[in-house]
Amino acid sequence: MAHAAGPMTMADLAELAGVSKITVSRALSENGIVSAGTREKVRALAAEHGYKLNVSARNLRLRQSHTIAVIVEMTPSLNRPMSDPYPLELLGGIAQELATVNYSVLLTTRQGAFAPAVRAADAMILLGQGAKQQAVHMFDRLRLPMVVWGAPSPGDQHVVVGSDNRVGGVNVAERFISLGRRHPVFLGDTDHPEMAERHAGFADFLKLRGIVPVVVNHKPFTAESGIETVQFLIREKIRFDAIFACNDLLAMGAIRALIELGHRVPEDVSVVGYDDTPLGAAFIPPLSSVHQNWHDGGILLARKALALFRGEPVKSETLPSRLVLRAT
Amino acid sequence: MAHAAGPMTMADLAELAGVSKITVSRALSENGIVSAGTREKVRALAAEHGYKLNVSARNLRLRQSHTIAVIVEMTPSLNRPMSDPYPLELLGGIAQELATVNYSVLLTTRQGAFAPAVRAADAMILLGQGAKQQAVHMFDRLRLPMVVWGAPSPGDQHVVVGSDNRVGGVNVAERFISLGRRHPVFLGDTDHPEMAERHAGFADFLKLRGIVPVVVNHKPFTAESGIETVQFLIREKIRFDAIFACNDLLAMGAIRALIELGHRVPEDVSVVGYDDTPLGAAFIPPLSSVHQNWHDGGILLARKALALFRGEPVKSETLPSRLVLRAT
DNA sequence: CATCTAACTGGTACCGATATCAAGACACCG
DNA sequence: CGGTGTCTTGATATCGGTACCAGTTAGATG
Repeated sequence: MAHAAGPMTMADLAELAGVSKITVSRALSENGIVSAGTREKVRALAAEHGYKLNVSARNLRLRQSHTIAVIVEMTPSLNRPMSDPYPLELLGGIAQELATVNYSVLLTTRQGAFAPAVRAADAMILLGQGAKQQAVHMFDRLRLPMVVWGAPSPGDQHVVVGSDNRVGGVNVAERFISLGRRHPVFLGDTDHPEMAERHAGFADFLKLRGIVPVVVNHKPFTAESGIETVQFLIREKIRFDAIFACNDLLAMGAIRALIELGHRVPEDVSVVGYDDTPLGAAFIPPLSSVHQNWHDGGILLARKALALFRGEPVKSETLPSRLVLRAT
Repeated sequence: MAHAAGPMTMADLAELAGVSKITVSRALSENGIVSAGTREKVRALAAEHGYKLNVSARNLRLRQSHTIAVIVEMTPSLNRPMSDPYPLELLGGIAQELATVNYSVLLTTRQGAFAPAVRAADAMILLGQGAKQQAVHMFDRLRLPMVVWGAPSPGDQHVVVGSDNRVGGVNVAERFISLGRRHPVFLGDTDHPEMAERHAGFADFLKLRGIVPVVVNHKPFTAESGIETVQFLIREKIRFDAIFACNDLLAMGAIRALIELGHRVPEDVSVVGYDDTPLGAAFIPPLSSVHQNWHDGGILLARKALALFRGEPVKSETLPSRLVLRAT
């Protein structure tokens, strides 16, 4: 290059190719109208000299960021232990989908969500709506198109993508009924929208058989809570022969407590978890659990975020989930 | 504003405040030299009208992106099951640290790492170096300052942050010796840099007692592999009384197989895992495991990436890890 | 051969911020 | 009262792309 100050620009490349920089721009862009010859020449030169497009300049000119902000809670908290695999799988789907359309993923926490870079995003994706949706409304003032992972509810202003928690609950209820269980327990937190759906499906199906499940709302969603719940049920002499736990950790804790207190799983008590974690599968006994397809969920989140930004009509959507039967 | 086309710019704000736009820039920036009066006036006006800085324009002018790219493998693979909690905790530390200095986290997969936005980053962080470091060298041609999570090795061109895998291995060896074990097994993959370190610490300490551990290299790092390993050891009539597994999943699989084959844990065989996952703690019996502090690791990764970008001298660093004793 | 159409290319102006340099205002000094 | 220094502000150019509109060329058509 003639003036090798800093990295190569389109102007440098244009000079090398003997064309104007707008022609370079067109040659490098996907849908620019240039003759095949110039396009190849410019592209070859660009590759040879390691030309990098200046993203800031393009975004400034185009008045868009080509970025989707993803807000995740990454600090371990009482309600969401770090072991949760779902954010990472969702992120994987999101990143994969956005990469194919040359979009970037800007990752941030709830605290960092008001930084200038986030405000400049084309849209945002919120992973985990949290109880009672306070979290969701926090971000309303960002004035960005928003897609949320979780369970939809009637008054939602935003688009929601999630797996079918209701059917998940129904499936577990069916399973318990088919095993002849008459005294099921629901273990989770009905304030949490997704778990509320699971409970609704579970309770509705049982109601058809004239059964009303015992509901134990217990946070955090850890093994300890599972243990304490079983201890509580037995101490209070509450009769039960099946437990539907809202995640695998709760389920494993419950099983552990049952076995230590001399009960057999699944002979005396059936237990089903949620999320189908590899660790549940490795548990003794191997845990039955409801599987969610997070990767596809991520893809869907990304597509809907883009569609919202483009002003296309977008509806909330629910992905199928399925009960994976193992020993319990 | 006089000309309300699109979002408000510094020029609009300047007009409102009756000053020039450069004065607005200075009033809004942290270290701009402006009189206290103008600063407050401009800031109040900016807040009132919801002014957003145009990040692209600033980055273009400043010739930097204020962005750190983080490359993570998010697709579940044979070698790294999705249940791994570490990427998310590391990300949490990174995001938290970068947010405090107004930097953004650009998340990408290995496949998406050559997108323009990534190339424009000020530095990059690679989570998980993978076996034999092919992965690391893939990214050399991005010509970005790079910090890698993993284990350092002599010829490294890049900065490495990781926990002290060697001491982790030593701690497990000490534990086995103190329990009187004489026939320990190492289960993992010595091609993997971090696991190689664990093995080195483990084997070195045992050597002082004249013991050479059996090494079983078995991928993927899942419960199934743990099961198969135990079946293999017993089938081949290899004598063993302790297993050091390189993650909790392997350890749990091994324990499961041992119990099913009629062995007692920990009476007949001691087992220690790695990563100290909540699920290991919830396992029956509760699993002993080596704990790593990922959150602090993330903070350190971020700081070193920034320091590299600024041209400051940066050295690789190792964080302490510790053995958490439970039932096994 | 003149005219027309289509395909390609370029000059210029911008996107919205900040660095540079210079100038105005004011206080203080001898 | 002129000179010197400090503090604050502004005019202008610039970062590296792309849109707009005009201009050029080649091939097709009457």
